[in-house]
Amino acid sequence: MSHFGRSGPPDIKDTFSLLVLNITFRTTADDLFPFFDKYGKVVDIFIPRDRRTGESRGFAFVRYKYADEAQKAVDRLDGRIVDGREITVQFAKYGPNAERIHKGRIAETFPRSRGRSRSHSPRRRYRDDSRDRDYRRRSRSRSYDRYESDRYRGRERDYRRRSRSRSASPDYRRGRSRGRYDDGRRNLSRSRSIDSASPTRHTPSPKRSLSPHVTPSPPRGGSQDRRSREERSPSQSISPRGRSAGSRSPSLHKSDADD
DNA sequence: GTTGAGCGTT
Repeated sequence: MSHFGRSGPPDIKDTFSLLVLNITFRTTADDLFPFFDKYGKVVDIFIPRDRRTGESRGFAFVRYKYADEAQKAVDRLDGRIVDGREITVQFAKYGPNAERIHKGRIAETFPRSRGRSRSHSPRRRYRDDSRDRDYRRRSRSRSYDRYESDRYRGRERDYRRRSRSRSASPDYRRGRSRGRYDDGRRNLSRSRSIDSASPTRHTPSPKRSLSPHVTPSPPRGGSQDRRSREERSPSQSISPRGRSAGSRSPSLHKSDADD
């Protein structure tokens, strides 16, 4: 998959995972490798991808062999511009080897004293609901069932946080953060919006009254019946086509145009 | 061709 060069978890015996956030959607593990490899021995790099589309989710996991190197990478790569985007590097909290890190000395010996205090308010996830529903519908594979139940516990935790995130809206931060850019872009957008904001052009056609095919005629209609038959039975389309012999609709168009 | 808070695979 999107691994560094292996299938599945390589060796989680003495590795420390780092969570890299804010990376571009096109950034791959190979792109992050040189950045992290420069500060230590990178064991593996994993980038979670979407199950449906298969695209990057915007974050990656970098596994280091030693904690000091990992910390160094966090301190050096956190906030760096990668692929035109400022990435956020921090120690992975939740994960298969989170226990090791938690009971280890990483969390205590290497506190995130970066002072960055980035987005510390988790709002919500984008998957779960849609994916969960998708899997529920096709719950014919028991293999996936096991997978689902595995992360079900994780979902419970998120569900609680989501409830209290009701007060805050993700739009608030975005609007303030992109104040400058939003201003310029919004102006442009609005200009075009106003330009094309003329849905009042209904152009009422008086011909509607004399339109024969618009009037609710009974199922025994003449022209309507013919057209319907044409679409219903393409095999018989040879009939009207032969009569047409030209290229456009004969009687119908003529009657309307001639008036 | 799109999006932008967050936590992971065989």
